[in-house]
Amino acid sequence: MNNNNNIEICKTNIVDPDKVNLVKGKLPHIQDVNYLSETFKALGDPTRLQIVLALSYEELCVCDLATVVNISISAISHQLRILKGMKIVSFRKDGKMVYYSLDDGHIRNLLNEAMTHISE
Amino acid sequence: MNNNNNIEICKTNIVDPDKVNLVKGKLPHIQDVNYLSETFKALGDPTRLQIVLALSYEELCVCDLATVVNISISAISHQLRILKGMKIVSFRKDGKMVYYSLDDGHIRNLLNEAMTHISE
DNA sequence: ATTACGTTTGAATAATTGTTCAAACGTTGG
DNA sequence: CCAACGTTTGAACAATTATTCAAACGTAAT
Repeated sequence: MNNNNNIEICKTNIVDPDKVNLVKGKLPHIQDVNYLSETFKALGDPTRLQIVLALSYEELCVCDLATVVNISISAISHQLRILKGMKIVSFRKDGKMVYYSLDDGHIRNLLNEAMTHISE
Repeated sequence: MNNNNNIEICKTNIVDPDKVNLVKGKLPHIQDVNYLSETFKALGDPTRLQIVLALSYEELCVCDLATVVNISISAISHQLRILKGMKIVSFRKDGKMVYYSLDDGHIRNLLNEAMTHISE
């Protein structure tokens, strides 16, 4: 961290203070930035992204998910814990089975937006 | 990696093969998933997200960016390299100065979608 | 109760990551 | 040429990460 002012950082006044202050004022609060970046990070892993994409189509049990994503049950379960913690997925229990599904409509929108990003 | 089939993975046939095949068929190709998750990952760090958000408002030089994000010039430059590599930001040189800006309209859409996610 | 099975968990490991520091690069002006 | 300055780079470090393995948990059936 570094809370020097412009002059100290850049040692000159080439920095445009007006621009800087304008942009600084427009930036979301740091806790919002952190939350947002955590959401992106949750989707920023191929395994988790596949899980979330899969669940955007169908509710699936852990074992089915492992098959779809082609990774071990344990690995899936670990990643599901992260997604659960982020409230991106939710689950329901039915006997021994645990069925996961997409929890958050916003995530679905994000995914859609991202998919159009791909198809170009 | 794990290329066993359903039965071997789950040791039972509780897995619903129809569901699994349906979902597997709907999933994007793995290289698209990887590209997409890399994009999310690029935004999945507070420093980089602040950079990208800042640049979504204004073109900024490295030094201004460092001031806005409140982090060292070197750290900013390292992160800019990643964002450059992902073609998320672009730059123009003007003498000693290097001005960065948002390269990709899709990213702007993603950010907007994400911001609505926050404001609820 | 015992067994079987789907799932979760914790420890361990290798791999990746973000930041700092010092040094370099490229451009500008004397 | 030389010094100044904005920027980039590489090595080093601590911190975080995804996966594996073995063990446990919870439920259902015998």
